[in-house]
Amino acid sequence: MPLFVEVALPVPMRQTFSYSVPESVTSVPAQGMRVKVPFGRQQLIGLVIGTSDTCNLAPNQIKSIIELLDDEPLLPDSLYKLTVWAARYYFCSLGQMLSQALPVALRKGAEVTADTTIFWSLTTSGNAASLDTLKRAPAQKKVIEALLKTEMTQEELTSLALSKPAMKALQDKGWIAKHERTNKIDLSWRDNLELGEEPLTLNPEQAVAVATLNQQSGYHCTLLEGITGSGKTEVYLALLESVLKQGKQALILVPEIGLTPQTISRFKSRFKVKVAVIHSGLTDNQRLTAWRQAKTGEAAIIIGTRSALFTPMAYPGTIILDEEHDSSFKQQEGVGYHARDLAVMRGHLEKIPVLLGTATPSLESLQNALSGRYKHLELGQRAGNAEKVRQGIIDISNQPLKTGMSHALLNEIRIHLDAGNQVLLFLNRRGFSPALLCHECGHLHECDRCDAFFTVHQSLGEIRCHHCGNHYAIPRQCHNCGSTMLMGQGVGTEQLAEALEKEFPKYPVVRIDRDTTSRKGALEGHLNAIHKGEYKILVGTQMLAKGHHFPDVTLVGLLDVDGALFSADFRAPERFGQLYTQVSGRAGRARKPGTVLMQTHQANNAILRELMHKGYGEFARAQLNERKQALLPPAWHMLLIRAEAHLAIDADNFLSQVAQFLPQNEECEVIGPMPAPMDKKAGKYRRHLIFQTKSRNLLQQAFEHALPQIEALPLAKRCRWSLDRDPQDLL
DNA sequence: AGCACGCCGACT
DNA sequence: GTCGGCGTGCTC
Repeated sequence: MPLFVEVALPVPMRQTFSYSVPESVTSVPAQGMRVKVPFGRQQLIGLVIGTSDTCNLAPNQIKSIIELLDDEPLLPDSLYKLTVWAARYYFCSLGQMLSQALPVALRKGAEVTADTTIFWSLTTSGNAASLDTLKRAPAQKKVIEALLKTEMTQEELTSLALSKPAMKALQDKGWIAKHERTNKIDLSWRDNLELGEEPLTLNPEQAVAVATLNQQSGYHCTLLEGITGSGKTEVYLALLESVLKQGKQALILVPEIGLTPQTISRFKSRFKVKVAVIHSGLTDNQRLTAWRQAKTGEAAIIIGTRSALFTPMAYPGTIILDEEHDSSFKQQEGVGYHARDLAVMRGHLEKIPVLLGTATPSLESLQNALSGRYKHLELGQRAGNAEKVRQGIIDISNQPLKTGMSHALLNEIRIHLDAGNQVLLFLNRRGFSPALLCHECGHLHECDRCDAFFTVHQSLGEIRCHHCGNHYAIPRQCHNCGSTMLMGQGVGTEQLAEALEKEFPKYPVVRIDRDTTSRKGALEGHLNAIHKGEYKILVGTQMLAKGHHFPDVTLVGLLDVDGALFSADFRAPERFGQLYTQVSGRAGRARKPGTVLMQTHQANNAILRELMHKGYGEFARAQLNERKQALLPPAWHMLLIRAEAHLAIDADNFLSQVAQFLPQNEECEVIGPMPAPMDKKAGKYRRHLIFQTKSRNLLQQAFEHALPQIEALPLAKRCRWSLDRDPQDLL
């Protein structure tokens, strides 16, 4: 028995803690097991990362572990290694990363019990009892009669609609009893895979892709670039079939918004295997069950969002990441890991192939595909014969606009509506107006805690800051001059929807944005109504573009292209290109020709022209070149150091000191400190420092060297700071 | 990250 | 007079 254990705890400190092993602990602690330990005035659950017989700490500084929670490591070796690697890569605490990798129930200390089912049966006295005594208790009689033939599971009893109080009464009498039984782990799918439906016939392109994928063994990463409607899912299914036939499991990662019942049912109906779906609606215990089924190999297919990446597999076969360009794969809060990058690393460690699929590859993946690090497969044909979309730019310079819409757009909307089709309009500003303007003095009402204007929400009767949530009733007088002539400046989704209702009273309008979908299930409800044709005009923000198919939409209008194009964020053009391509692919799929129109003041903008005429592929390659010129990711590697303080000078000084620990030469660049694009947020001042290097390794080495010195800075305690490796946006 | 200790403003 | 605001310090 080791005398001491080294424990990683879910705290942001980048260190581990030593504890002694008391005699009360009888099983041997080992790497990867959970322990409950005292920590300050609280108790925490951590993971053992090592054991030893010595410890350099003074005996009075050491506490004992309270409890050893597992008798075997929770994570398979490869996943443990992945987590350790990720903690190092993202410069975060090992304990935080490890706790991210576990389902919440296990973080809280739940037991990893085997899958059990509860059975009810008659006891001896229940068997002996006469049914006649239950004449006045028909509900109880029913229960007894049901159980006379055979014991039953809880579910079976519930489905017979038997009364719960009756069962309780019988249990109290000692006539019936419940007992738990461990379920046998059913691995029959590994030897005998049954299909639920016949695969579709693959077109030549799909067949080539599938054949190429099936040739691979061991680690490989493939980028599957298939335009919308080219049948990527069918390729996934064909790959799955061969993986499952080998008795191996598949992990499928999808974007947050993409985990719809339709997606899941495609996988479920093709194969007669257990599919573990890990979505946000599950309780902690349901997630644990899914996790366990994956770990034992019972679930052949595991589908989930970002965090499902850490699901263990007994028989790992492949990882498929759909819509790999989607930004929801990067975690924004806390440890900012990227599930796509970690999936590739996991493939390495598990020695299994990784497939990244998308119609619009991220520049990161495109670079890897072009350089030969990834295999590049392309699907360019649309399955079926959907016609190509009509694309157009509406130049709105010097044009009169009606609630943000030009005459040309309004006419086009009318034509499509009168033809009985649906129209989809994008505007990336929710609310009624993005600012409240005083007509007399020109004062714009600004959030007192942020560097941003208040958005007017007419229906709520309030002004609201979209950056910190701060809100007030709409003021009646200007805060600057007292005038009552206040008006909304600019157009948001709320106002747009209202204007469209007035303009086209015959056609019902629906608005889809964070305000109208915050209630659980609200988005689903709206989407169903759209599919039924209850709405003709669809108004929404970006969230309406992702992964939804609207077969009757024949016109898509993008109202604020300029805003999307000219952002402080270096990824804005890439994101716009992806959005544009996704919506273009979505217009007019049901044999109806689709039209996509963009309103802009920059009708001759090179980026827009390139996208329209050459398509995403060329556009993305040109963007990649620009990033190379500008030494931006993915050509160079980026670490963003954020600092936040009540006094701007504290954050500035701290980052200046950080900068001094970082090398600066032709392969390492330090930019800043500079104000964050949103300088003041929630009452604090925010500053950025960017560290960029030519190679990944250089960044790792240099920052690992600097980090202990940074942590030792006195100012490091006076301001809140965080690290974001491979940042997704600079806001 | 939590949690407690500690020192200054508006309330019964 | 106290309740409670969050600044600061500590956690094997």
